[in-house]
Amino acid sequence: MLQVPFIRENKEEVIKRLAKRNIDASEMIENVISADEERRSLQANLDNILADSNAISKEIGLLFKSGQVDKANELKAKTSELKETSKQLNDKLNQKVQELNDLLYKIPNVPNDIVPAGNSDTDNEEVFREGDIPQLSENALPHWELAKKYDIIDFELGNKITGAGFPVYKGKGARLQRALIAYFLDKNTEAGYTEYQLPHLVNEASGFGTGQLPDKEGQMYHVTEDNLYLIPTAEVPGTNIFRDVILNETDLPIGITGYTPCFRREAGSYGAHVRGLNRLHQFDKVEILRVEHPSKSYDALDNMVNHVKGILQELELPYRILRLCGGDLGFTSALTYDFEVFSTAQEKWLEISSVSNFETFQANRLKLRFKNSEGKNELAHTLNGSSLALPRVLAGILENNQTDNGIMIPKALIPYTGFEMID
RNA sequence: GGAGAAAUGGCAGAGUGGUCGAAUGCGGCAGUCUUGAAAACUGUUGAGGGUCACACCUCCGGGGGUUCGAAUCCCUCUUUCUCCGCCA
Repeated sequence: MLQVPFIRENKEEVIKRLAKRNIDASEMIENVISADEERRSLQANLDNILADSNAISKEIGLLFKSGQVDKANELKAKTSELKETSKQLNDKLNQKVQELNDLLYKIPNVPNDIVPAGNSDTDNEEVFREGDIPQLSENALPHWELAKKYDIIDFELGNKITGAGFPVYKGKGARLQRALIAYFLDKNTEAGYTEYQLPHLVNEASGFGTGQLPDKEGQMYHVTEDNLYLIPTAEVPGTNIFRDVILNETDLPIGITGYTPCFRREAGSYGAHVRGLNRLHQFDKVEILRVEHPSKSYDALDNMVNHVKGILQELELPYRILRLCGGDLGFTSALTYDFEVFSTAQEKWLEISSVSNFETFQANRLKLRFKNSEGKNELAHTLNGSSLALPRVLAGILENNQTDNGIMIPKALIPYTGFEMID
């Protein structure tokens, strides 16, 4: 959520930058500013009335103490009118605050200067590419065929137990999943991130804090009986660690990592996009997450990008990095880099990581602040990224490393899998 | 799931209707002293709104109510603790 004073003071700039998302925000921004003005004026009126009635109450107390009961009763009569007005004003104020918030919830984060303008993923800007795309033999298979051939992932069994998008991993497939999780967590903790195990269900306040609620409610599985949501990413429980927290400046930066399953309804997805491991309702992901001083957050973003690069280099996967254009940028993000691994048998790029700086957008909702050097409370910056999402990494390994004799496990993973080949 | 107790500032812990945003202790910060540190002493120290700055307003787990006036009384929800039951 953007801060109202920021909007007020940078009106033109905000509109200009939101235009990169193909949004004409001018009307919304005007509405925010005027709603806020009305809010402040209502608040001032109410405060004055409350001040009066506080003063009278105090006087009544004193009169009672000195035994002047008649005078006290006289004053009592005076307060009923004040009470009535203050009640009305209070209702109006609440309404106005709600109106203002509803407006603010609809405004996405302001893209960073270097975000390219654009409508869709075709306008994303490739900023880096590395790794050789292997020459596969003619009878190379896509990963879902490989999964069947080597009996390591059973999609039909998942259909039976739950439904589409809930695959069952077995044998070396299950072990490879576990190996990847352990490997990612080790790489992340080596880089200074503290490992966490987080809840897989979150309450409404948490969903709100990271921006999934109120708007993206349909993307999460909702346990209505207890009003809890299955997490779509570890970002939600992880970032909400810091909800309503005031840190010391010396606590920064903070880096945490955690493995969680992720649950996504993916309403509206269909066809080839959901083939095999490409898009699932339940998948595993290891996430990294940082809380940063505003002056350091973009260095931290670069640092996270380099960290993910290092992992992909070790896994020997061909990948590229995209700077997302305004149209493809997530609602809460100011700047996002997507990592895509090349799926050779499918001949397409698969997103395996998304690294973002949210600046104060989440912190504002979370009330995540730190006490700065002047002793003032200031919103911190939050960032997060996948390090990494498992299914598509697995797809990449299976497809790119297939040989006539089986699938080669990347060297870095062998200590974790305990085997060198799936055959 | 049943019975009972509780929820106050970073922490501990007073406060049961009026001047309480809240005693006191610890912790934090600043200063004095010291070569430096510790100790001691002095001061300071919650959050939000509002204002150029003050004033002023709101907040004692959440929500609602009683009252001229609520941290204090009532209702309700949530959470924690103790006992019982069940259980990985």
